[in-house]
Amino acid sequence: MNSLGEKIRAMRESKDILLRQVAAYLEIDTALISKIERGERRLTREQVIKLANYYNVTDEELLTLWLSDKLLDTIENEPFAMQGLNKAKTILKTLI
Amino acid sequence: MNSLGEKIRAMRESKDILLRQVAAYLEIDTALISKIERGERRLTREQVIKLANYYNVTDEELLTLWLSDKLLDTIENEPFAMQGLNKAKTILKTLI
DNA sequence: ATTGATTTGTCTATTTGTGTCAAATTTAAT
DNA sequence: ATTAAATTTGACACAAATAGACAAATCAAT
Repeated sequence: MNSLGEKIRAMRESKDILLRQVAAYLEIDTALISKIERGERRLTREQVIKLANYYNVTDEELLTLWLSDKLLDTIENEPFAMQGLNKAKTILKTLI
Repeated sequence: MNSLGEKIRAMRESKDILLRQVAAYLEIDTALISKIERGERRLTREQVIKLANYYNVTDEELLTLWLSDKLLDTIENEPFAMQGLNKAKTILKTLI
């Protein structure tokens, strides 16, 4: 699962920005941002926030996708994925 | 968050089993199962399944707690935890 | 006080994650 | 068709996280 990669690729292409330029902004190798957009690698939390600024969207939007990707990663191929998600949600509610 | 640790401790104590015995069954050090029950360490997926058999409960029950603990771990201290959970759930539904 | 059970702290090995670099491939312009 | 830039791929390096062992300390019940 790779919602965030697709999102940042779409935003980059809609603004006609090169991978090279995003890479420079994040101070990482171009190869790495390429892999990230295609879901082969993941952004760090700090990079997500930098990209939200770069593309003028809220932290919330990108961090939510980023978290969701991580969660889906954790439960992928798990037979009780939905049960786990529901239990986590129930417990989270009690913590707020 | 440590639902599974609490659960397996409760089951062990209700049956008057020693940490030493559970450790032997799982073929790990007693110190490790002690840490696991107190939430300092995590079980592997295989160990969860072995324990479900050991305590005569379903895989589903323990794997759900195990997954939920992992998910809560991922989102702890995240401001958009609930949003991430909801998005993951929505996407998961589309995958089924 | 002694013994058995549990916990705590430290250390090690393995795995996973983040990154680079060079080479290969794709895309676009001439 | 040729070339040049952009992107992708694969191999490697380093760092951080994880699973585990072991020894010593603490706790509980005689």
